[in-house]
Amino acid sequence: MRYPVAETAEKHDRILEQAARLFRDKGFDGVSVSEIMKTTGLTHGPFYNHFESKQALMAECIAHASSKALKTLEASAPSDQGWSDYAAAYLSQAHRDKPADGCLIAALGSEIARAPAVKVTLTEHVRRTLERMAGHFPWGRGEPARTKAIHALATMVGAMVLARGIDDEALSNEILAKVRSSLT
Amino acid sequence: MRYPVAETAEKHDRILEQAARLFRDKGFDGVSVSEIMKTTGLTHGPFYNHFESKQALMAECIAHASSKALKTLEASAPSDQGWSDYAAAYLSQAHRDKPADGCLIAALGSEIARAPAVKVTLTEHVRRTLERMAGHFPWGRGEPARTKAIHALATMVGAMVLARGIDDEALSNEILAKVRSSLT
DNA sequence: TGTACATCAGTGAACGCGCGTTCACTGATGTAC
DNA sequence: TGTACATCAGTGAACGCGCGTTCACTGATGTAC
Repeated sequence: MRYPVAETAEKHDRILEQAARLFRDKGFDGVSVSEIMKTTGLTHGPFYNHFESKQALMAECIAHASSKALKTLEASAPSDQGWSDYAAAYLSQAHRDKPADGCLIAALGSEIARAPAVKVTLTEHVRRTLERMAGHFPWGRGEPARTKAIHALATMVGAMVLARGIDDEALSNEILAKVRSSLT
Repeated sequence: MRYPVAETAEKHDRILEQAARLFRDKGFDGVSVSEIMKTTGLTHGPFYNHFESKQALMAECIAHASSKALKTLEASAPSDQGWSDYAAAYLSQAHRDKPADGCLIAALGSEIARAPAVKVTLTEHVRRTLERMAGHFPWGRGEPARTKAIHALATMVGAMVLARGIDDEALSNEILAKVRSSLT
């Protein structure tokens, strides 16, 4: 049957939102199209009214989550304290234990490298993140801000990947804590 | 038919070796049991003579590749130059473009976090890598060696994940180069 | 304003496919005598 | 040393399953008159 036009765009967004959460939680291959549609309260059929393929959804998801992540970055104070808070939140146990709401790169990094359609979108995300980081926070003396921002982003992503890949709470916490202290 | 006893252990190792390469190249979900067995010249049936399940192979693979990686680390000179060489090789374009022979954590990081059986093995790998790094290289003054080793490992892993997830050769190279210069 | 009808996002059964895993069977090797 | 037979890593067909994707059909909404 026909449905109110206004709802269509809203449903599209709801699919994107849920998919972005599920993908970060279980990986691209760990979530089926049916599962995504079920969380939005629909059957799997109309998925293809909204997206060309699962790959296309993956790419659009990254773009969607990317703009949310950049807003969070910009919302933090452009000060030494703002940077400390931002890095501390990223390197928190809360972030480690809740990938669904967290960093795209840490949650999907090694899988994105194998999905060509998604790489394009992630590239833009990384480019924008680095520009914002370098321009937003005060990086002090020494190397240029961009170099420091690249180093900091790499360290945060790597620390989160390590902390999540480890079965030992103490070692995982130690990694987060020591990287936090090195960075801030 | 019955086969020479001596060949059995050798075949087991060949499966491990090939699987470790394929997994790093295509991810755990990207490689089938059949494909692994085919590269060792066998059909998929006898896989279950060697391993209890695909998950069990994944875990044993990590252990196998881990001990090879630790040997490489120990083979580098325990000096400032040795550390520079080690980090430079890790952060090279060659490593980025050949995941099959490279770092386990960078290649499989975000997938390992979702495979409980594999997490146990990776935890041991990370623990040993950190001990070897902290003890093997001279870390100079300031923070204790272990903190510096953790920071360095996180940065290297994160830089490789970023460099591999990016579609733009120039940006990818920039990340590798700037992190290399920050670390060495 | 009221009626007739085209639209199109939804439903849910069905498709082919490749996956991990199982199993009856094979036959050269290793062992017992 | 020669013979008889148990062993067991291999083969390859088959299993059930869930996946991504397709499609004939539905029926309230929006539109034309």
